[in-house]
Amino acid sequence: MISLPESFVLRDAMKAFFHAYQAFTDKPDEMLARRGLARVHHRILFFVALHPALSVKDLLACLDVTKQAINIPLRQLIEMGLIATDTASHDKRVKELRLTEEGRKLEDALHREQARLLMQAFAEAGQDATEGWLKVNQAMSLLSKSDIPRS
Amino acid sequence: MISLPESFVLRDAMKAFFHAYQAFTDKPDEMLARRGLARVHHRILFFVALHPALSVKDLLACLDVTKQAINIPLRQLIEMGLIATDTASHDKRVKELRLTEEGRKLEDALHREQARLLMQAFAEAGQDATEGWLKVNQAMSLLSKSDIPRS
DNA sequence: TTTTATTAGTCAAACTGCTTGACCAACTTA
DNA sequence: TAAGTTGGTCAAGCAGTTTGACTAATAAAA
Repeated sequence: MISLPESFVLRDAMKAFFHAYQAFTDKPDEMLARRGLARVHHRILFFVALHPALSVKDLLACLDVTKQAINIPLRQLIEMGLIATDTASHDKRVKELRLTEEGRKLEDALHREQARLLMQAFAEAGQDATEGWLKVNQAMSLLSKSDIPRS
Repeated sequence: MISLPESFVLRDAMKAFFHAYQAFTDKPDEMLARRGLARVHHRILFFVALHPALSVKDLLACLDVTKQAINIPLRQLIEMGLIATDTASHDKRVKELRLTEEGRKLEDALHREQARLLMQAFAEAGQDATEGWLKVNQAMSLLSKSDIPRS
C-alpha cells in the first residue's frame, strides 16, 4: 500500500511532472526550430528510430493522432531525405518507414540532448530513484491506450 | 555513478515518459472538452490552486507562455466565475488570482482524475519507485527555466 | 469472382493555442 | 517628474490538430 501524500504534496508532484516534461522537450524544440521543424517531426523521427520499418498506421497509433496530422510533416521529412519508405514485402499496401543516414544523424542529435538532461537528473537523484522513475512511467504508460499495437 | 543503459533502453524510457505524460493529460482533456474548455484552462486552474493569490505575471512564468496566450482563457475562467481576482494590497497593479468555490470544484474533479491515475501507477510500481519518480521529476524540473519565481 | 475491409494519401474548412508587435492604463520607484 | 513594472488589449499570422469527404491500391472474405 502506497502511503497517501496529502493533497498539496501530490499537486507538487504533478507540478514537477509538468515542468520535467517541459524541460524534456525544451532543447529539442529549440534545435528543431532552427531547421524550420517542430515537435511533430521529432516525434515521428523518434518513433521511427525506436521501431524501424514502422508502418504509417502504427505510427499514428503511437502518436495517437489522425493521419491528417502527420501527412504534411511526414511528407516534409521524406522530401528532406530524413526518412525513407519501402513497401512491405508481406503486404504491398503498407509502407515501411526508416531513417536515412541523415535522418539518423538529426534524430541522434536530438536524442543526445534529451539523454543529457535525463542523465543529469538521474545523477542527481541516484540509481534507485532512476529505476523507480522508469518503473512508474512504464506503469503509467501502460494505463494509456496508445502503445505500439499488437500487429 | 548511474549505470548507463544502452541506447535502446534509454529510448524505451523516453517513450514511456512520453506515453505517461499523454495518459496523464488524457482524462482531464476529455472532461474539459465537455465543458468547452481546454488544457490551458486546466493549467491555469492548477497553478492557481497550487499557489493561491498568484499574480498574472507569476502565472505566465509558471506556464512559460506570453500574456497573450492566457489572455482569452483567463478571461473566460473569470467570466465563468471559476476564478476571482483581487488587487494586491501591497501593489495595486498586481492582481491576485484565486479559485472561486465553483472553480475549486472543477479543479478538484480534474485533480482527482489525475490523482487516480498516479496512485494506480504508484501502486503497481511500489513505494520506493514512487519516491524515486518524484525525486527524478523534481531534479529534472529544476533543470528547466520556468519555476515559480523568487518574487 | 465479386464484395468488403484495410492501408495510405489527399484536399478543404475550421478551430485552438500560441507567437510577435504595437499599444494603453494604472501604479510604483528612482 | 521620469522611468520602469504589471496588466490588458487588438491585430495578424503560423503551426498543429480535428472532422469530413474522397481516391487508389491491395488484401481478405463471401
